[in-house]
Amino acid sequence: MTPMTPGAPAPKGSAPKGQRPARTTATRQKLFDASMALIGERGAANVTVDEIAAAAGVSKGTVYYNFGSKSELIAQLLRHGVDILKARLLGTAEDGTAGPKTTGPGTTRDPLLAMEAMIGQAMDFMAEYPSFARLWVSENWRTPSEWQGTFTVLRGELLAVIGQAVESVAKAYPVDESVSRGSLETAIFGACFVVGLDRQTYNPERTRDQSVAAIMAIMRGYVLKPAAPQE
Amino acid sequence: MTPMTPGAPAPKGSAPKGQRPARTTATRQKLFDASMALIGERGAANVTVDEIAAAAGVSKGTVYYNFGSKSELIAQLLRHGVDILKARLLGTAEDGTAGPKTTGPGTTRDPLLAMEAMIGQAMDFMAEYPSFARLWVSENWRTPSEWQGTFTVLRGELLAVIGQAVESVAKAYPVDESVSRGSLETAIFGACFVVGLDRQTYNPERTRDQSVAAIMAIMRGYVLKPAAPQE
DNA sequence: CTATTTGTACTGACTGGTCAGTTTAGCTAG
DNA sequence: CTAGCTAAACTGACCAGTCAGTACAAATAG
Repeated sequence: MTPMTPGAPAPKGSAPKGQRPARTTATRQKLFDASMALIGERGAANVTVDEIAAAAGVSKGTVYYNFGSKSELIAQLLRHGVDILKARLLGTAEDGTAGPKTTGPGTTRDPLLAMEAMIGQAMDFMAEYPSFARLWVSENWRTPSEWQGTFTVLRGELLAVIGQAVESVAKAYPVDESVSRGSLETAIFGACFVVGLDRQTYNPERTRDQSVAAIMAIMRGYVLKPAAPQE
Repeated sequence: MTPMTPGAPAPKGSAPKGQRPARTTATRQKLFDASMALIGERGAANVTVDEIAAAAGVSKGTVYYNFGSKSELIAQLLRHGVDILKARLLGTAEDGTAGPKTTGPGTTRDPLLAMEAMIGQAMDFMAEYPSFARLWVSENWRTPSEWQGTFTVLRGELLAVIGQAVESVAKAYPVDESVSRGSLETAIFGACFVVGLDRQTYNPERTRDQSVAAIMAIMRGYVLKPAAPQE
């Protein structure tokens, strides 16, 4: 479901004309789904290519035909997941809501509400693709990693989206300038992953909104006078 | 350095009389140091027991003599690290400061300052033992993991320490009761790891205090009227 | 004070299994 | 027709765990 296939249509020698990957797209999606589930559960190093192929219902050769190596499969899996996450985050940025708690028809565009909607989207993503979140936290921060470059790029893309939202807040409200913008974005970024994963793993009884509220505390602490918190 | 050896003095059949683990303690410490470094860098699954033994300057058999299995070595490594971290966090809780930014001789015991000191200690720990932090985020959240039980226990111990500090703040200040205590603790806990690791991996130019300030934004957002933020 | 025993800590070669990646010949959907 | 895929066997490196044996210190015996 939700086929996306980012930027690499042809596996090896690319056909110069238009894209004809009719079967290929389906095969890749199946491989993404299967490897996402397995790798998220047991870790990249503890899952074999044979298992992934079996779970996807294709043969081992197909994996190597499409991706060339286990390492490359995982790299593209990371890109794939980030594309989905980015699309969701940006989707909310367009109208500031997209959540179930719309404040009203005319009250959109408030940066703090947009921020809240975005974090809500992040929580939903973590709930829907917990395996991706686990893969991310497992392999990000590994210093000489095979996916070092991949992570640097993808992390930058995601932080840019968050940075945009923080920027909007900083323009609309007086904020605590003594807090470094970068550290703040990192804290929010990390908190989304960790709170989302913790909810999934240790505290399934926690609601989505509780998690969002906890992360939003960061923003309320960043903004100087939060205009009397709905008391 | 800093020998600790938590709770298991004798490996198999314990000598009933006095403890003579003179060599053993040193060996275990060497194995902890070596495996911490290697596993933190490349991940538990990508490090071999032979490598660990070689790095520690002992033979492979010694690893199995002392720990019985690779899995058990890692479990004890996790306990070891958490003991160190807990000791640091609790050390600050006793007098509320212990950081380089003591406010004065009589002004200690303010819960928010204590919180800040504690987060500072956490940042120092992440900087000193980045490999432990990496191991933690890599293997925590793995659903059917070999160390599931270990993580549940250790996570509980650490969250209890944070919970204590949050509790003190909630007693001394008016706080936003709509934010669930558990989610808040989780967010702080996670933010410490992630911000500390990100600093180590991607942003070494960020200072310790910037990181602390970003995480403290959570607390300032949790407290309702932060008494006019030093403007 | 010597000799023997005992138990602990450690050694390192070896085993049996696992797994990434390759190869090849053939099938099938578009 | 051919790009995409299958099925199965194979290679070669790699690695967790084992085990028979060594080193040495303290206890016990002669």
